[in-house]
Amino acid sequence: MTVTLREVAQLAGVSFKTVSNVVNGYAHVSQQTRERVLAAVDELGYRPNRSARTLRSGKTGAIGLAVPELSLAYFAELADEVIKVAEGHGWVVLIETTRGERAKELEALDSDRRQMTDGLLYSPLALGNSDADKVDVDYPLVLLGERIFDSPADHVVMQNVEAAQAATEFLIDRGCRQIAALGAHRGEDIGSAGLRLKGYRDALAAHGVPFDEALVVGAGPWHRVNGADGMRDLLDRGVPFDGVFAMNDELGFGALRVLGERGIKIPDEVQVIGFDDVDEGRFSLPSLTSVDPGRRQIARLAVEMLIDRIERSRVGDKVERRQRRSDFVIVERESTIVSDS
Amino acid sequence: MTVTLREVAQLAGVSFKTVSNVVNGYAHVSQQTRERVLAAVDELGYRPNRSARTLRSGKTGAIGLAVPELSLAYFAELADEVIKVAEGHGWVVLIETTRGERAKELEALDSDRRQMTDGLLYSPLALGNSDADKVDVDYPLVLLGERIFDSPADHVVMQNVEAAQAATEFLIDRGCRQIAALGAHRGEDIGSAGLRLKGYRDALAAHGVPFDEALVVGAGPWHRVNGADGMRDLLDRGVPFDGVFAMNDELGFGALRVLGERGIKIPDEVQVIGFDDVDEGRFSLPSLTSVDPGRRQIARLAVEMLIDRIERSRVGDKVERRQRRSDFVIVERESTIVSDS
DNA sequence: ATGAAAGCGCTAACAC
DNA sequence: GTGTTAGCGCTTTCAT
Repeated sequence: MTVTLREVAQLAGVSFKTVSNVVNGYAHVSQQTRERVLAAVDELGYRPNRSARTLRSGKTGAIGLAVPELSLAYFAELADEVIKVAEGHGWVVLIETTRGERAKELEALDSDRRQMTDGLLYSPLALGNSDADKVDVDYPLVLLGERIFDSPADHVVMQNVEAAQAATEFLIDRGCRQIAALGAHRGEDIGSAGLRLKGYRDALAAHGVPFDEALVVGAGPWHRVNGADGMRDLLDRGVPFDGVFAMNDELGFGALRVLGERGIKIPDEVQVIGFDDVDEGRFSLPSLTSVDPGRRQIARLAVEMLIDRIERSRVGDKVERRQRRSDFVIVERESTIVSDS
Repeated sequence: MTVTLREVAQLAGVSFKTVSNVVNGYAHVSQQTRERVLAAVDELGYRPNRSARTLRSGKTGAIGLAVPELSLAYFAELADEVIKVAEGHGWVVLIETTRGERAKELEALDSDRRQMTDGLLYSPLALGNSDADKVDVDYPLVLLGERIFDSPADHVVMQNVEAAQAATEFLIDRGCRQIAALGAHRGEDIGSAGLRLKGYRDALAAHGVPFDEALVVGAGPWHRVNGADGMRDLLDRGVPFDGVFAMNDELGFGALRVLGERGIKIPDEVQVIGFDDVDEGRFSLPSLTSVDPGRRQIARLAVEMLIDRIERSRVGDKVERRQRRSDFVIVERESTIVSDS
């Protein structure tokens, strides 16, 4: 049932090594032989066996992508993008989900699956600074977007602090003075929540707007439901505010929902800005102003960096740690466009 | 660097086959030997080599999941669910995206990746009835949810027709008489669009509501943007309507958006129901009534059916084609709850 | 330009 | 209970 090199060789009347050469595009094969072999390959429907290849060569032709979960639109859209880019380079992508759990994130670094891939695109959510050394693995790995580790791993960073600062300034420029920060994680330093909160504070400081702890709203995982709960909490506490910086869009959608329920006019009474620029934001009511952290660029840079790292590691190149940063841009929509009146 | 069975055997002072027996949980190994081997495994940090195992045994321990794209929330949520269930059974999931393109869907059936999996969960969008025979592959395959092929493949079906009929009746019960059907694909028969349109028509017929071609709104891929465009088109055509059956939630969100833009009150002037019950629908403004086609059940049934099929195929069991259907339920939300006045 | 030999790490079949 | 033998299908090395 499975056709092997040997059978092709027999049909073509050459040694099975010659068939291997042809299949692998080895240069020094006569035109005539090549054609004969190719004809035999075709006739028998020969397909190289991946396991055998991998066993012998140590190459899998696949890269892993470890993200928290696909239900978060940002990661789903990132995954689609990564798959497209990798496919364009002839690589297969294996997606793994870590559910934002530290244990699963650590396991991804050292699981059986690593044998199925030549390298890993790694987007942890729960790891702390004390885990930085764990990311120093002995296979090609590129850290994605979110976090800053002081580790020797390659890294494609998004400008969390700067983009969050820009988002907050965006609201300040439009007249907001009491801006809620939605999605904080207490005690977090290197994660997105910590970095984006820093950007928020930097913006306030730069514009002489006093920081008010009461406006910092915690939220667990950045899902809509937690954005809604956080917003309800803030409203129930009676803290006045005129702007919301949601640390991601999903939180923002939850907030829009609750503000709508309470009859609070957006953007007239409260302006809202999100982060990620997922597709949903173009269609929500109101549509959501958001920071696009450069998702497509991140996907492209990361895949290319990883492939490069893999190929260099094969020829024994030692490459220094590399960092690339993506460009962000604010996409303005209805949630911050105040009509003149 | 890589530790092999042989090295473990050497350290433990046994033959490498005994190590293999221990590692694979073979029963007839003396307690003492087992412990010695396990200690050696631990000391050397031995990990079985997947490629070698696969090459030798023909088993990969992985199943494939082929879906159109992860940016569609339904498939992202389905993928998360499939991963969870499979993981619980000790299986790895390889996700592949086919982008709703016929060529890519066909390729998934016969790609190199099939060598990396023992079976496939297959959710095609673009295949037509004439492709039914192509799904008759020689490896374990389970068709997912959407479509009905007259093929010998296992199938977990969602009740497209019945659920669409129920959704439409839901609107009729609430007084709608001019119900738009959003998302039709002309000339499609076995796809979701065709089936859900049939359910829509069945409902109208059952209740003596005349079918009006003008209320059937085509839309390409079922994304928000196409729902919005379709709704705009309908409004611009000046066709009066008091209800919208969106063939999936994303189309529904696009419709909500446009209805909102035009100042049309939901649900008072127009009621809207969607299909899929994705998380977003709980937070949209208004929240979206939707049919939950049983996504979690589909994931569970499909994974279990596939694993069963794989295991039976190994012992040479011939199993008849099997079909399981998921249960649907309508989740009522604001888009159809008309306040008494 | 082509071929022969070796062996990647493992499991299956069958001895002992 | 444990060990021996064979070989999965391929790439690598080295010879011709």
